[in-house]
Amino acid sequence: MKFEAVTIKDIAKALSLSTSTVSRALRDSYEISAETKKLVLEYAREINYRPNPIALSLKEKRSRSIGVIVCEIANTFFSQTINGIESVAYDKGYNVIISQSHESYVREVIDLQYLASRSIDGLLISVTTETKDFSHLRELHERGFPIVFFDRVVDEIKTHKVVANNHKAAFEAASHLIRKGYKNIANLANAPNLRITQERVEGYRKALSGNGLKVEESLIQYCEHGGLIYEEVEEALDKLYNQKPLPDAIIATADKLTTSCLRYFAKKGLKVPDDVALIGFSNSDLTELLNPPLTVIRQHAFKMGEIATQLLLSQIESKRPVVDFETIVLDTELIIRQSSR
Amino acid sequence: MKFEAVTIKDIAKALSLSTSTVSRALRDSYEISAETKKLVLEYAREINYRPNPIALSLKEKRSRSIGVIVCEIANTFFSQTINGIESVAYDKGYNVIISQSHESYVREVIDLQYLASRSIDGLLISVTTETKDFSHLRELHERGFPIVFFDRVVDEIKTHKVVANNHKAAFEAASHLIRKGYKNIANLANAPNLRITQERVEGYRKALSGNGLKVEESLIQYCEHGGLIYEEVEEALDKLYNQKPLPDAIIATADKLTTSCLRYFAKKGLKVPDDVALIGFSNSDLTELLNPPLTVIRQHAFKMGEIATQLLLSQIESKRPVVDFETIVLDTELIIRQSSR
DNA sequence: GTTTTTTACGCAATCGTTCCCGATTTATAC
DNA sequence: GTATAAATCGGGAACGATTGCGTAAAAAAC
Repeated sequence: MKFEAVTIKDIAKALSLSTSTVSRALRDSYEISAETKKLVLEYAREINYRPNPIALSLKEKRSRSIGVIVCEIANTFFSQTINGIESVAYDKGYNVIISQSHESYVREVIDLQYLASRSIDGLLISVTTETKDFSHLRELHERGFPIVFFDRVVDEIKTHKVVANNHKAAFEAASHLIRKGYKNIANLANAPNLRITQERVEGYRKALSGNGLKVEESLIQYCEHGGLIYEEVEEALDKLYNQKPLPDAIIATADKLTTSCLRYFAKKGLKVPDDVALIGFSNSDLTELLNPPLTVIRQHAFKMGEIATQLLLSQIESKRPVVDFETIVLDTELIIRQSSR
Repeated sequence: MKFEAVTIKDIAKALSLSTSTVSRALRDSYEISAETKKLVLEYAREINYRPNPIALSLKEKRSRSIGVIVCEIANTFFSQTINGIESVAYDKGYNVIISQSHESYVREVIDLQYLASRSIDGLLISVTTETKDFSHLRELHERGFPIVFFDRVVDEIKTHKVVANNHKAAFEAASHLIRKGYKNIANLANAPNLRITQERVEGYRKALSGNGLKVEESLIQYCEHGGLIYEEVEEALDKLYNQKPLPDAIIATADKLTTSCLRYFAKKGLKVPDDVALIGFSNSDLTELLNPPLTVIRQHAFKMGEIATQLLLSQIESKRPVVDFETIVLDTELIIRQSSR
């Protein structure tokens, strides 16, 4: 069932004018007389005329829409980021097309092809944990296609990037635990290939060694799939509990890892913070209602989305090719609650 | 900065063929010789040709994209629904454009205009709590534009709808509380104008009266904004606690209301389930980690999204106008945990 | 009264693709 | 050998909107 829209031709025919005259009248051109304008405008409103954006896109070679690829919109961090993206895009008259990669490299590539073929004007992306080959992105980027990375960025592609100050975030979290007297602080980390993981682990290391604590490598456990599969987290935590020294505190460096940790503790009957303290990266507003209320590292996700979108749109609308790329670093927030006392 | 794509003309010029021949070769037409086809196909792959979907849309008068309007994608129920929508749309080669109304009627109307002007082929929508005037939707619908409602449906517009069995869900939740011995079961309800609210309240009423309990009207409190504003929920709960009989159990009939309830209890020092039992509609997977683990009514959100999208796409792709509309009702799931014992 | 300028509009090309007609060549039929 | 039928390709209109250019009529200038 087709939905027939009103076109400029219908107006032209009805008013016995040419399409060019109607077009110019609608755009308030100086070459059209006041009365003709009035006539056209009134009739256009009457029959509820809307310009066909597809025809415009074809002519202008731009669709006024941008693509976003994230792992999961159900992840609060990403849904907040998307809110930020949307708010800026909306203001500037851009459309946002969201795709989920579900932490799958294959899906990311397909999504990208799909979005590119839908003629988006630019792309915002946070890559998957599986993404180690960046040729799909590099190829587009080299052809001059505007891409802005946020959160999980790709080092080797030179373009705008927006990231959290992951090093500082992990450093502060670990320092906080150290001040509270914890000695054997474990790190439940995301996929090791991710830049954000490396930074977070580095910040953790710095805090420990800076406070005279030895960094036990066995206290750092990575999760290749970023906690998307619970079994993976369980395995990592099992390893932590099958080595010495046993952890008296854990820093979980991703949303999913944090909640999976709690699930594991519940299953094993471990009490937080008595048996083990917990600090997690999380943007969920339910963390304060958890048992116990969770100490979290909260990212300014909305702002990250806003800034990334501003950078992307400025690049899209730039007359000359952009060569001067920025990397914006946003501070995080450590919210101290019961789980780390 | 523009991104120049390869067109069919480039191929035609390079191979000294006409655009029509290239077009036909690419579409594997029988009137093109095998060798020409091979030539074109190989060259097209070589220069990485992708058909311009905008040009196609213009010709075919369809964009192969559908619009979705929900209140908040950060709401787990909606993000799960969107996952379902996406999976079906993706399979059929459709694009999904998501807009958030943020529970604002004005925003909903703007979103709708925006989406319609972006020439989407159809719309999936769950209306806001503020939406009492449906003319923006009715107008489109009457012009033959395919719309499918899900979750928060509009009665007076005859089209496909997908809803939860709200009556049964609330009935089961209330019955469960009654079996557990609770006598003064309150209902913290969503906006009273919503159909889903009415059904949920009705199910609650039926369970009470069916079990010989009197329905106290003061034990039913509505939240006009669906819990988006915490203060509103606080006010409603204050009212519940400033009347007699005091509630010994509460049924919260929306995701946001459920969590706001817990926040209120924490603030007031009320213990669940000792001071008051709680059952809430919620699709968050964090509810079992809450303090205490929450008894919830879980909707099959993913499935709801899938079905709604199937209905929409079947209508879009139907040759004749669809007149026979379906309303699909999905059962919910009562997951019993500590908060209601 | 003639020339120039201004006003107000139409024609046609353009964006990338499809598809209806022709047109030309080659193969088959008689 | 001629007529007919395939086979293979090109020309050009169309989708909806914009825009440079051309032009008629009216107004202004001389």
